[in-house]
Amino acid sequence: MARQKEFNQDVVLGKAIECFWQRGFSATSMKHLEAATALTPGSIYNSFGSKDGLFLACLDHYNETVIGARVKQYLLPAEAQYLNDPLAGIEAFIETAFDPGPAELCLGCLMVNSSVELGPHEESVRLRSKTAMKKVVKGMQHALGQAQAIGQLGSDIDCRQRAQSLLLLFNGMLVQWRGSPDKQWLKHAMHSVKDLLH
Amino acid sequence: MARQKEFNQDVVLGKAIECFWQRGFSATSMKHLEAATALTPGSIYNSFGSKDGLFLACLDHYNETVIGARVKQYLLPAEAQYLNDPLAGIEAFIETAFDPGPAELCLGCLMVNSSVELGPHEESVRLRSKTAMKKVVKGMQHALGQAQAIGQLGSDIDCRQRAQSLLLLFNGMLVQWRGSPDKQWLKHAMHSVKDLLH
DNA sequence: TCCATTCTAGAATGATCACTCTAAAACAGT
DNA sequence: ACTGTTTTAGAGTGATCATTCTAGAATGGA
Repeated sequence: MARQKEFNQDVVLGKAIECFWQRGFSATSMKHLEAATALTPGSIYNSFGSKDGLFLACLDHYNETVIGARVKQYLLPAEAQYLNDPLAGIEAFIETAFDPGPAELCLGCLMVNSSVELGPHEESVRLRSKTAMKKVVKGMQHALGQAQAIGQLGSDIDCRQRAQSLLLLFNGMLVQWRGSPDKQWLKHAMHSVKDLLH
Repeated sequence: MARQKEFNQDVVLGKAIECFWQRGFSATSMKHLEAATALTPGSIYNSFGSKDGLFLACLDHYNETVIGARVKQYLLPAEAQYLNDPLAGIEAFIETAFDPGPAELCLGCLMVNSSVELGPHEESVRLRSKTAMKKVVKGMQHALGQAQAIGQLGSDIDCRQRAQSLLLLFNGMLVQWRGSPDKQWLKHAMHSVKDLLH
């Protein structure tokens, strides 16, 4: 019983995510967001309330569509090739995070970046970050468990502890990558990962 | 042959570092910096040229006084207790980075934070970050070598590779800490570190 | 076709941004 | 004390910030 929106919310969130991912929250202006989403201020504020509101919506969307999807694809595969090789799934989960996206920039992970930028001051960001990290650890823990079940990994290993180590290493890699991307360095880092996978 | 400055540059840099460390570069305004340093705009611009200039000076100062000092103290000890226990030195280097500072905030590492915030767009930051990381890796590599020399660490271990793994893990911890500080989690993380120390 | 409601366009808002300017104050050398 | 130079204080600059406002356009129900 009223006018309907002219834009698709998921598409808009995707575009906004690109913005925040590249420049971070503070350095991204409403002008940037208006240009990227092709929306006018009125529409943005009508839908998301504020820049903060849009940002949090982006984090939630990112958490579902990027992190959640990747965890499912690589760590909790239903039928894919990684069912018979869970360790390869973990490796792929990590390695593909460094594939160059559509842009050539080295972006790392939006959740990690936001957590570093705003964590100490924004409970809302901390909460979402914690949720995301927990999801990844659980996924890795599951994959490690599967690896143990098929004899790919020693049964003496504490999967939870090992999964947490992997997450820390992964986050370290994402940070380093954003600071100074280097293909050869990435290879060395993947060796560090492999060291944790047996 | 002219008026002399009324402030001590190192003290001012220390105060400015505190600012940037807490809020990051973009979210720190000149007003914040003026208040923290007790300097007027004229003095700041006269000495550092711009906000960017002051920031880079902060990174350099941080690199020397914080990172450099810690590397020397824990990883390249001349006479301290860590000479006879290099692995304990590495552990201490990492663990003390999470001690609560004067403020109660969880700040992580200014170099890592800045690298995440500005890395993709600022060559100058990337350069300084790379220098700092290299310094830490070298320090860890040296400590690992010492550990091998006194039989504390297996001689089959590649010290350079292991040092890089440690740095990645350490950076991951710093990031996680800024996102959601948790003493118990820190204990678990230190276990991950210890796993890499034998 | 009207009405109530919601959405869109885009100008306008005050606040804050990094930065500059002006004049006075503090030095060093003569 | 005089002079030339640099530093300070602090008001002032235009630009940009996030946000709001206003008017009109699009919708669904009566």
